[in-house]
Amino acid sequence: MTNNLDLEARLHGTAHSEHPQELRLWLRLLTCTQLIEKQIRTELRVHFDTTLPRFDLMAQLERNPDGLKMNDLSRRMMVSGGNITGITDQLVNEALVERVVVDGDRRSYRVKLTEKGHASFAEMAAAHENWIVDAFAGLKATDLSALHKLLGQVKQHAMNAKDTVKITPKEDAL
Amino acid sequence: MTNNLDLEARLHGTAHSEHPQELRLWLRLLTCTQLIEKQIRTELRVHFDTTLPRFDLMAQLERNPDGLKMNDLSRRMMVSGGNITGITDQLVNEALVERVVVDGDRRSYRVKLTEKGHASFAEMAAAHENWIVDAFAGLKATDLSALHKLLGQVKQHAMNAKDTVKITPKEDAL
DNA sequence: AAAATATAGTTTATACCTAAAATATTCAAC
DNA sequence: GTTGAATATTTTAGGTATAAACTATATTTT
Repeated sequence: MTNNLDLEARLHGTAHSEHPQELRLWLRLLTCTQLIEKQIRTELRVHFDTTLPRFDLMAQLERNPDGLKMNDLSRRMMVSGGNITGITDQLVNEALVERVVVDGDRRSYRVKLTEKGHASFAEMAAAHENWIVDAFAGLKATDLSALHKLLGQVKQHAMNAKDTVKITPKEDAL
Repeated sequence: MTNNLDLEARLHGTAHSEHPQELRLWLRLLTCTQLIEKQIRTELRVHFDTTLPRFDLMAQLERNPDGLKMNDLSRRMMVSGGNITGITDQLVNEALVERVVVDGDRRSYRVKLTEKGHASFAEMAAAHENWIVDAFAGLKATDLSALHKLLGQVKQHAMNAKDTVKITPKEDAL
């Protein structure tokens, strides 16, 4: 059943060629994320008949009881606005969230959890937390915080790069 | 331009409630991966008019000059077989890869890079390596290897869990 | 206040991805 | 050697994601 193949096999070139440490690290990072993410998606589907983006959207709303505008959701979830429209439509149809008009601006509104959505999310969040704890059960507490700190550096660098890349000429990136 | 919102805002409940370290770590891991992945997708689109899955498939073939069966590609790329069919079809249409019959089994064949595909990939791989090196430029060499090692533990645990979860009754996961 | 511009959200076209069903071939057992 | 199970791939139906075009409302400029 087990196969030991994964994305780290993506290292290109011959077996002997040199690949920078960064590339090997990146593939491992990607593998870890995908393994855990697949697991969570499966659990959400099996136990709650829902999906990760739907869970994520509800999680954002749980955290912001006054609701969030579509744009806020898009930025926080790091996905496109069109995508948020589709997910919100689904959740509205199931009465888990609602669109609330905000006076003073007829273009926008706030998306909020309904009572039903709030209750539904509470159930899922508890299970979700357990799945995540399980996913990292292979690490000691000190390793968890070391990893958290190192990823903080990666994140900081990536967030900075994100905002400067737009003005980089094509050639420079190569 | 910069906004400091990201998936870590997904931590649910009130600002004061307790969230396990694992949950905070997971959201940070996901944020890092998504930031870098988005960056790479954009670069691939802008500079080479291609996508990450197409690049990944070609990378697997580059590493295996004799070609790979659809099933191999599916396992290594950790995506479904149907997905591989679609990506392969595209690349075949563009003459970047070819399906080669393997005698002895008329069900399957080997997918191989064409000359054109090989040349195309070489260009992309060089640029890709640079983008990845840039993505981790925020870390010292010692941090890179520490991170690599810690993620190795995460990966190991996740790979083990992956193979045992199928026989876990629903209730146990909750 | 009219024109130009910016902002909020949706729609469209297209690619990605999955699970499950379908097709075709091979292998194993009798 | 035919039945039955296993393997390899494709097809199907539907959710997820993007970029770009579009609609509608708000703001700024003149």
